[in-house]
Amino acid sequence: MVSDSGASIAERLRRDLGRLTPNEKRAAQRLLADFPMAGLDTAARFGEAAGVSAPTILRMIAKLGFSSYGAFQDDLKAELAAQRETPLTKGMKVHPDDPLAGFAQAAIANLRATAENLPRNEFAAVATLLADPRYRLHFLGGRFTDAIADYMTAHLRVIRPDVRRVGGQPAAWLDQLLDIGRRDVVVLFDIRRYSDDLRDFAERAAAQGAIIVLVTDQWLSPISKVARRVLPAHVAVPSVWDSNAGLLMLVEALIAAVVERRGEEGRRRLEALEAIRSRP
Amino acid sequence: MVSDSGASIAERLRRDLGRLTPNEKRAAQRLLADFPMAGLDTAARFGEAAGVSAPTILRMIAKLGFSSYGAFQDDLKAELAAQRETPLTKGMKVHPDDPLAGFAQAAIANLRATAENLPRNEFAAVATLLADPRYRLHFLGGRFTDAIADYMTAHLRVIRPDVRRVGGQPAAWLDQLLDIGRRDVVVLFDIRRYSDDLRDFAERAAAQGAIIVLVTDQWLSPISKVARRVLPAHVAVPSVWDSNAGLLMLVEALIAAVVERRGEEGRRRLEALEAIRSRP
DNA sequence: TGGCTGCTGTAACGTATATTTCAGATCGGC
DNA sequence: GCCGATCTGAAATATACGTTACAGCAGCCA
Repeated sequence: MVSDSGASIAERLRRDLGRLTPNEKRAAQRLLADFPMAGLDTAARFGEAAGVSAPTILRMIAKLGFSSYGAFQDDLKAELAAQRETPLTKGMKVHPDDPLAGFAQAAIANLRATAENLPRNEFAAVATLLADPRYRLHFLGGRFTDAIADYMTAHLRVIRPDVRRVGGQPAAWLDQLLDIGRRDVVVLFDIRRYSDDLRDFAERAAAQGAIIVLVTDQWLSPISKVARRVLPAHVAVPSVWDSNAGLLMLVEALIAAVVERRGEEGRRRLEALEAIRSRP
Repeated sequence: MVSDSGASIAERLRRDLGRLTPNEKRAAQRLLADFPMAGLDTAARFGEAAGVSAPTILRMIAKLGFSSYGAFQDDLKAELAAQRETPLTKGMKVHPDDPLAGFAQAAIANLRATAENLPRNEFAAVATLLADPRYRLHFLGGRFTDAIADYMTAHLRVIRPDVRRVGGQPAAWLDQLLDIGRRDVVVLFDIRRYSDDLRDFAERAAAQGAIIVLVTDQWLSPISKVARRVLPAHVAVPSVWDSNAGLLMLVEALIAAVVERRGEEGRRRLEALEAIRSRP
């Protein structure tokens, strides 16, 4: 039986994390990270996976209150068996003094709402558009969402050519407008406290014949008026600002869909890049 | 890897029950009865629980097609881990022609796993650290996670002073090391396909006395060796790359926690900034 | 009843593992 | 900048384990 009062091993790990030495902590984190597989291995393999030695594992286990590594594994197995019997439907408990759990729950609700409400054909159309090598792509975001634009640019550059980042000061954006026309797709990120600069840029680009793709929040940025495609994500969380986790998920799902559409050509490009990167 | 074609161990047990000798059958039934606890024990204890000897257990395992008892246990553990990882896969609908729904489901599982496994005091300690105006903060990420670093920098700059971005080429990072010492906190983002440049930077910064905060994936970047604080997020999704939605959620939750800790001072700072921005 | 076949546990073996010891390395404090 | 305390892994040790060989035993047929 457990030598501690009913606390699960994972809970004990988190609670006693402070008492542990640096390498012991590393081992504990490793165990928490892929719970409980690591703990079922031998101490040596567990240590190797965590990047520490077997004795460090044993010291960590001892500090948690187990009399031996075997006793620890017995408890771990018992806990697993107990969990298996109960239906897994139990949701996450929300503790009033656990801000992380609350935040996570809100973010999860956002992700779910985003995925449920997003028009499938719109999503598919955008993916097809971004996978089409005949178009040049341009990415730009707002005050905080510009980081998301960065993220998407970095990924798409890997799987296709003609991916460009609109950067610098808003005044400098207009310079890049010169080359934008019918063969260009402009992907814009604009969420609440919508940016006037972005709107201006979008309107000018649209006037020149570019295809505007807008990624925005559920209340829709005014840019949606000039956008050919609109992808709304849910962003509300209990915080001063909104959460862009749903937005990021949407972007990542898009990237995956583009990879899918690029097919063999995309894979070859990936492999070529790997070859370049692996050369010293 | 399983030596049989995808069949679960329990399925194999039931299928081959006929081929087994009486005592072997008893052992197999015992294993099915309290699956998988019995199989995780030693062969001797397993045998004792089933009322047979250890060699009988081994013969039974061999007849199931496993090369050794150890191989059997490894498969058992892998099966367990796989079931644990996605507790909802069996209950939820699989979306064959809706990639977005599948992606969202995986991302949600990541967010939940991230929130559940993250040590609370580690989270709190990092939030307190980032809210402490006596420290200077430096942010840096890897190939794709640098965008997350950008995102966090942009937010924290609003709510506190002395927030810096480590930018440019890896060689240029080292210049910024000159000013880094005991009063500096270096926040690094490093996920799979870990960056050697980042690791080098982290080691040097740590050697100079800086506090390293690492945000990484569940397999822990090697930087965790020199990091004072480690925050692991789950990142696996059905895509060529990992998903950083959990990572972003973690960052956003951190930001919210820092805002909380900054309290009145932070609010005043926010209002001052609003005043500046609203002036035309 | 005798001999054959297949099943099963005991006992011995070698290996792998947990555990302990100890010396080098590292960090923090005066 | 030196010294003490603490942490950590390599090596040694003891223990436990999986594995194998072998003999007893039961069931079965002639």
